[in-house]
Amino acid sequence: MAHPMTTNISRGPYKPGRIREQSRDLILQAAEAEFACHGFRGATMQRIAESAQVPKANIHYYFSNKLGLYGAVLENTLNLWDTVFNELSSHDEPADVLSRYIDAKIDFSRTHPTASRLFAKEMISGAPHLSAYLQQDYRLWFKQRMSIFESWIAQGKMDDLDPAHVIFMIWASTQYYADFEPQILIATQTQHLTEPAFVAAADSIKHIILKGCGIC
Amino acid sequence: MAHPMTTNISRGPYKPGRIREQSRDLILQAAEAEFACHGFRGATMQRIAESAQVPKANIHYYFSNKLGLYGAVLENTLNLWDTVFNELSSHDEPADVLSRYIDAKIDFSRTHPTASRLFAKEMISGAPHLSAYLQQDYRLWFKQRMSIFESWIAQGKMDDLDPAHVIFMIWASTQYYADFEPQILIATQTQHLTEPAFVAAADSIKHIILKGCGIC
DNA sequence: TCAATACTTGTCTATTTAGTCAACTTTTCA
DNA sequence: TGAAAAGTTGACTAAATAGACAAGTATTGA
Repeated sequence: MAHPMTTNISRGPYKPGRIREQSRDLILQAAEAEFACHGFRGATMQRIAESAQVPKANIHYYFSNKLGLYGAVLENTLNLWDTVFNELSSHDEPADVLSRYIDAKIDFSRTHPTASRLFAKEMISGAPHLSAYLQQDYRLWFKQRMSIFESWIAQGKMDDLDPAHVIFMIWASTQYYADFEPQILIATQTQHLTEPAFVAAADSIKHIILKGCGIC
Repeated sequence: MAHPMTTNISRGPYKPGRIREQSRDLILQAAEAEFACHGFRGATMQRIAESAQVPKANIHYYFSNKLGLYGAVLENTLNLWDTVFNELSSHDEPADVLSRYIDAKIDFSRTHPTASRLFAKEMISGAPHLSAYLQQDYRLWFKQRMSIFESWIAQGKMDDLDPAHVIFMIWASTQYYADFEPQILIATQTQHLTEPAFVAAADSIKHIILKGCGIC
């Protein structure tokens, strides 16, 4: 009732400010972890607020609602994904291209496990919030890689396999080390996955994929 | 207040009844789908009730609470898992054993996708409700398979690879076709995965795994 | 047939949840 | 320095949620 909005004497506007970005990032990070662990429905704004150590109302200052926050988290993660994988694609030998790609994917699983889990949860739920992205950038990317594989096959550089299944196999194998970490930890009787363990995983995957596809 | 529990003249007991099993199964099936799609926290008793077309109170007659229902669903799925995969294990040639195993896994992904997704969700969430199982049966199974691979390597029947990574790769590749169905559908521009598609996937995986491991 | 038991369900409650709001503090810049 | 804008937050509300309960109905076997 006593909000100082009566006088209109403009003394000077305001600059965008970088507090905004700081707080937003803090909330986004906490939200990513919560959504990755419990999914969209299972996550609660209260838990995200506690995890980010801000009052719940502050989240609503930066994000319209729960769906808006989730969308921002997904967008954030998609950008990260693009940044990491766009550099890969060349006219080099199949062995080099696939080796680098597998290394990059395993490294992504190691350095960004929650991002990987977030996508996995979305996919398992039927990808209700990713359809737009999947129909655009993703399909383009997929078609391009498919044609690369097909040219390799035509040149006799690899076995005559359906490229789609090869790509799925690489994705599945590399993401497994982020998404199914608990299963791996119990199977290997270790407390946490170390960097050498990821390197060993990448080496095994590269060995099997390259040899298995007849690339040598 | 007027519940007929006053007179104690026993005229005859009651037989277990098979209505129990019918209703329980109906609820368990609806619950499996709901938990697989939205996780433990994200699933609601109301939605499960609507999906099973029974009043919510009926669920509480058969299951103590939400956690009890979830536990029953997990137990149900674990039994199914055991039934399907326990037959596999022999002293045959590696190529036969692995081929049959990959076929069985892909077939499980095709015929029981929700079971696969339920486990995937649990794993991604950190497997908070599966620790007991994972520590017992699962670890035993894993150790046994590991030693089989090791004997093959010792006999020069396959390349010198860490068996753990080979097993992970088989699991990842085969479960992918159940867990990440939306991604596959969009990539391959199809409406739903047909049985021939699963067979083709199994063939590709068998080709790459067997050749990649030096089993021929 | 009938009483004991199994099963069903509408209604209620306490708690949790997403989201609002107005009062408040901090930051900016002229 | 001070006023305007940006940012913060405790208290509130309406809806959804898990679960309890009592009053029913259906099924069984003697």
